[in-house]
Amino acid sequence: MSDVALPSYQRIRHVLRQELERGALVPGDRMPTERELVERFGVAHMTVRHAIDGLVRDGLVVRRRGSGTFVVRTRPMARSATRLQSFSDELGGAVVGGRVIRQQEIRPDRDVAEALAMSWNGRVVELVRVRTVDGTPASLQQVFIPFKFAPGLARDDLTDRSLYQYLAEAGVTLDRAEQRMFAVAAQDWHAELLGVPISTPLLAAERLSRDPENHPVELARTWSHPDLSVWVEMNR
Amino acid sequence: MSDVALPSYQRIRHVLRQELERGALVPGDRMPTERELVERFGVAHMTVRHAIDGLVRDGLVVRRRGSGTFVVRTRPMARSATRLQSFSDELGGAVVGGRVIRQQEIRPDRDVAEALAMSWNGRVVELVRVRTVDGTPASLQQVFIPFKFAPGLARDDLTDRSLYQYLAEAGVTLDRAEQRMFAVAAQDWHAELLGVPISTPLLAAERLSRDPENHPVELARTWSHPDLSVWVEMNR
DNA sequence: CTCCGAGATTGTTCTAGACAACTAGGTAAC
DNA sequence: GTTACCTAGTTGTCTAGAACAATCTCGGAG
Repeated sequence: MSDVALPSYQRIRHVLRQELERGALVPGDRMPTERELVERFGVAHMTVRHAIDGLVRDGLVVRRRGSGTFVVRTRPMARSATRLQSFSDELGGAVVGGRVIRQQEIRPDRDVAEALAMSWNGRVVELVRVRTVDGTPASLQQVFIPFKFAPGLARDDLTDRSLYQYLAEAGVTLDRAEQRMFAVAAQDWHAELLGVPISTPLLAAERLSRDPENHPVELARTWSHPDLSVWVEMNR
Repeated sequence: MSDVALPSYQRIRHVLRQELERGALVPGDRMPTERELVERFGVAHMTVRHAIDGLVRDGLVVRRRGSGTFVVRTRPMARSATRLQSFSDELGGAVVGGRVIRQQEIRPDRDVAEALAMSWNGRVVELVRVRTVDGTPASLQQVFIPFKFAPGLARDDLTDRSLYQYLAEAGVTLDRAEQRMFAVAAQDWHAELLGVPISTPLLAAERLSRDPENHPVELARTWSHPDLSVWVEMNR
């Protein structure tokens, strides 16, 4: 099986894509000229162009008339950010892990209660996690969820499941979120857990997610390691 | 003027798009066959296909091999998600102003040239602005645009027009952008222009905008005053 | 050092066909 | 009736060029 005789433009596109992923070319490099590829693959010019068209559409390369075709990126762009997930969930193939620092049921303080539109007598589950990328601390996350949305969250094991998976299993779906981003100086506990000096500038985010009925479900605060940047994708 | 002799595949695409918008065909209808269009426009098969490719990419029509090309929609789909504007352009009604600090044509340094996928010999226009909200400095913006996209930008007056308005008038449209956000400590010139102490944590963003052909058009770096936070809206 | 021009390089557009893959519908055999 | 096959029509792929336009390189003039 598997000898399905792909159209040659797809074959060529596949080969080129693999070479990019393998690292034979890095962003900024110039690809072979179209005429060179015509010779190498023994096809017509239009076929090579057709193959490259796909790489252009995926944003992997850019054509510059009179100059060449240049590598922009060697992997398709990670979407992230505008998607309703924690940032660190998808970091282009790197190994993402996490360690739960705190997991308890508490009374919310004033800010949290107001954000979650709940009373000060209510109960919330607080969850503090260190997210790691390839083993090193990447970001710190503090999540508040009203007790009623996740009764078991204060004790259940989260090492295997993601928080969103957990909520989904509990029948809670997130519909949209607003996020506020700003920069802060690292406090002592940030610094300790992220392994940076105190006062290091950190990228902070405060996100409030809501369910389809517009009820606030989750307040998440994130502090990101300065080496980690956050990508946001925007469309017209 | 305006007789710029578009490539014929673009001309054909434009005619077909207009016919769709005019309502000559409604969703579900079959378009004329490629051979019919070849006759009607007096061009080669591949040229017609090239024209239709664009309509397919925009989701206006779908091709069904052996059957025909069918209308899906007569107007381009609204993209939305996050808006493609500088964040500070929209700050909920506050009076947003700006002061141009630097406006000049320069050779790009290495980072800028790579991001814009252009040669190191090329020219870019650099634009540095202080954005003010109700009179006080709110953010600092440094924009790089390849000279060819905005030949007059190095000298034209920008106080009245927004940069995006200017680009639109020059025939340059932005299709999408990626933005990277991170935190940095304020350097001396940041501090001076924003009126904060040196080393204050600033929210920094680097945004690369592209035109519909995926060519990088604008590299924008923004540093935001710590009192100002940036809102991002997310949807599932 | 800058400016300009000639030539080389590279992507862009277009032609006129050919064959392949697929669809829809009709016809003949069962 | 049902199935199998055939056929005309449609899009999909590909060729072997050719001319064109934008850009880069490099050398020479100022």
